[in-house]
Amino acid sequence: MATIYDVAKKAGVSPKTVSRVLNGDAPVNEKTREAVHAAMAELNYIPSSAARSMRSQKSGLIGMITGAISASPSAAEAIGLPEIFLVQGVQRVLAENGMTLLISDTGGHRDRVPTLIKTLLEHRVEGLIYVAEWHQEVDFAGLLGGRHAVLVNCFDSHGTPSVVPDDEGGQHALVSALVARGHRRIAFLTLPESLVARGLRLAGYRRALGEAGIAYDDDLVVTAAISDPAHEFDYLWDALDRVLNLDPKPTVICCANDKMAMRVYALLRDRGLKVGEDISVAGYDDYRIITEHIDPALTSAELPYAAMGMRGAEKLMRLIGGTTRPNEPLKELVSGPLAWRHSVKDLKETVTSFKTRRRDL
Amino acid sequence: MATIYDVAKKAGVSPKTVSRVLNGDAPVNEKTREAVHAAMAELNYIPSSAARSMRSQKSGLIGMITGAISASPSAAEAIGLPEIFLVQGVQRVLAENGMTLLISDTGGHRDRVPTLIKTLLEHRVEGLIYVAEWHQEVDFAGLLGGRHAVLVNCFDSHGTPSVVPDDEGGQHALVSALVARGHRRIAFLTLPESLVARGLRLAGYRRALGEAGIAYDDDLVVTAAISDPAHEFDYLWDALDRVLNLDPKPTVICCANDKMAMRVYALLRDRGLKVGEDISVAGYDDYRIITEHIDPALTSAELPYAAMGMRGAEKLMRLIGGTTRPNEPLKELVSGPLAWRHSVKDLKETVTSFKTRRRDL
DNA sequence: CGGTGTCGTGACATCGGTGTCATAACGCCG
DNA sequence: CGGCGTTATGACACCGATGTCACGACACCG
Repeated sequence: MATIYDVAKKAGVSPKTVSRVLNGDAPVNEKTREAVHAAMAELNYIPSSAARSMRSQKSGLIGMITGAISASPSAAEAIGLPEIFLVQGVQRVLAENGMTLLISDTGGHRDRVPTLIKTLLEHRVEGLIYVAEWHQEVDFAGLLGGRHAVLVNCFDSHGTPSVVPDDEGGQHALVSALVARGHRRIAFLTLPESLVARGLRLAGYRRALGEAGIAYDDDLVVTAAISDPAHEFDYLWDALDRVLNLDPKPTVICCANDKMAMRVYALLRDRGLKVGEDISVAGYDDYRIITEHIDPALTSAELPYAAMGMRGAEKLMRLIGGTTRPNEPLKELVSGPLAWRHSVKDLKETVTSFKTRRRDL
Repeated sequence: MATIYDVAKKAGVSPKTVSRVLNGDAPVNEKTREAVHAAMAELNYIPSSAARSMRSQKSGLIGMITGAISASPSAAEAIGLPEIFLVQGVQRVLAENGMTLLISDTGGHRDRVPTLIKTLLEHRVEGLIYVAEWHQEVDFAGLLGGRHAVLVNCFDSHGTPSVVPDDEGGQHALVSALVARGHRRIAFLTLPESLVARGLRLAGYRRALGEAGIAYDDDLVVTAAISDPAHEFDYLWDALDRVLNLDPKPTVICCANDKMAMRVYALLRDRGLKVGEDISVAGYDDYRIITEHIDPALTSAELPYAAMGMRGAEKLMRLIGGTTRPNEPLKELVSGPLAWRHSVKDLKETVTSFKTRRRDL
C-alpha cells in the first residue's frame, strides 16, 4: 500500500502538505493541490485510518452488539429476521455521519457479551449500540468501559439511554381502530407473561377499551403463546377455543404476533369461519412477508425496527457529539404505523363486496 | 484510555515486556508476568488495535458489502430478510478466526459500492466479502484494490472466488422427491426469465424428470413472477389457471418461492381445492416463518443462506492464510436440504389420515 | 574454567498519519 | 520603508504498539 510519504515524494512536497490536501484544514496552493491529487491517483493512495485514528484518537467506528443477527443456533427460526431492519436503520444514520459499523454477534450466548465488548473497545469504537432480540430489561452497565452507549429494543435500570418500541401505544392504536369499525367484543391472545411487551400491550388494549367506554372482560384475554420456542403454539387451539365459546362471541381476534395470526387463520378455517367475513383477525409486528401475502391480507401494528435503529443511532451520535437535546428523554418510545388490511371487517359498513375484496388482494 | 506505557510504569517494567506478556511471544518471568497482569487489571488496560495493526500491518478486520441488509428503500419487503442468516454464517466463522466484521451497506444503491470499498480499505480490511441480494452475475474486479475477496450469492467472469447456491441441485432434489411419491404431472411456476436462478432451477427440474423417464411438457412450465416487485404476482392467477386447465391435470404445483406458494394456497382454496389432498404444492427457499406456520405446512427446498455465509467466510480465511486447497473450486456450489411437509400428498400411500395431518401441524 | 546456549529484559527504531511550531514570501498599512 | 497579517510550506515530535538488536545472568558442556 502506498503511504503518505510515497505521495509526498512523487508530488515533490512534504507529507504534511499531502495531509493538508487530504483534510483541507489549511490553505494549499492550487498547483500544489493538483500535483498531490495526481500523485494520489497514480499511486492509488488510500489513507490508513489506523494511523489517523492513532493520532487523532478518533476511530470513526461504532460497535454494535446483537443477538438479533444470529438467531440462537438451536431455535433457528425463533427470533431474528425483521430485526435486520434495525441494523439497516443504524447503518443508514451512521453512514450519514461518516461512521463505520463494527458488528459483533452473541450467537445466542449472552455470556459472550463481555468478550465482544472488549474486542470492540480494542478497536476504539466511539460508541456502542446493544440490540436485544426482543423488548426486555438488560444489565450491562460496568461492561461498557465508559463509552457512550445506547440500548435498543431494551433498557436497564442504571440510566443508560435506550430506545424501545411503544408497545402500549401500538396496541392502543390497533384496538382503537377496531373499535372505530364497530368492534366491541375484542379477544386478545397474548404473549407469555414473562415478556415486557405483554404487559404493555395489555395496558394499551385496556386503555383503548376504556376510552371507548367498553368494559374490560377478563375472559377475552388469554395467554396463547409459550416461551419455549419448540412449543410456542401448543396451547393456541385451546386459547382460541375458549374465546370463541364465549357469549357473546368476540367479533375480532387480536393475536400477539403475525405468526400466531397465521396459525389462527388455519384454526378458524377448520371451524368453518371465514376470516374477514365471519370473524376478524389482527396481528402484531407487521411482518410483511406474512401480512401482505396471506389471504386475506392481515391487519397488523408495525413493530418499527428500522425506526428504532435510526433513533438509536441518532441518539448515539448526539451523545458522542455532546449535542444531546436539553429535554431529551433517557428512554425513547418509538411508535409504528397501523397497517390496515382485509382481515378485519368493518362492522359499520353496510355492504361488503366480496368481489372487491378478492381483487384487492 | 491507559496505554502500554502506563502499564509498564505501574508494573515497573519496560513497555516491551508488557507487550511480551500480552502476546506470549517470548519467555517472561512468572513474577514479572503477574505484576504486569495486576497492572493491566488495575488500569483497565485494553490494547489499541490501531497501534498494533499499524506495526504489524494486520487489522484483524474483514469487510462485508451488501445490499442484503438494507432492502431497497422503495421495495422494503421485496428482498432481504433471510439473507441475514448469511451474515450470521459469516460472523460465526470470522469469530472463530479472531476476526471482526466491518459491515457496509449499499442501501440498495449499487453505485455506492466503490465508496464503500474505499472506506473498508481505509480500515485496511484483510479481506472483502460481497453479498448479493439474489443469485446473479456482478462485476467489481478492479475495485477491490488487490485485496482478497469472495463473492457470495453471486459470481463474476474475472475469476473472483465465489460461493453460490446450488439452484439446479435443489430443484432436482425437490422434483425427484415428488416423483418418488408418485407425482408425474408436475407443474412449475417459475421466476422471471432474467434471473440466473430460473435457468438453473429449470435445468434441475428437467434433469429430475429425465432421470425418471418422464417426458418434459412445456405447457407445465409457466413464468409466474414479474421482476417489478410492485407487480410481482400480477400474472400468478393466470399462470395457475393455465396449468390447472391442462389435461391431464398436474398433481403438484412447484412454486418459485414460498411467498408465491402462499399466494397459490389462497388461489387454490378459491377454486375449492384442498392443498395436500386434492392437489399438492411445493415452494422454494424454505422460509420457515412461512413454511412451518402456514396450513398445511409447506414442502420446500432450503436456500442455504447460513451455509453460504460460512462457506464464503471459510474460503476467504483460506485465501488470506494462503491455505487454499489444491483442487479448491473457484465457484463453490452450496446445497440445501429438502424440507418435506404436508403440502405434498404421497400418491403411493393408500390411506391418508386426515386427523393425523391436522394434529401434526 | 572459558565457550556456548537459553532465559529475561530493555533501548531504540518504526508503522503512517497529524498537531505544533518555525519560516519564508508576499501584500498592505501608516 | 519598517512592521504586520496572511498564505504556503516544511521540520519535527508524537500517537501506542511491536520488531530488532543488544546485554547481563545463569546453566551446561567439554
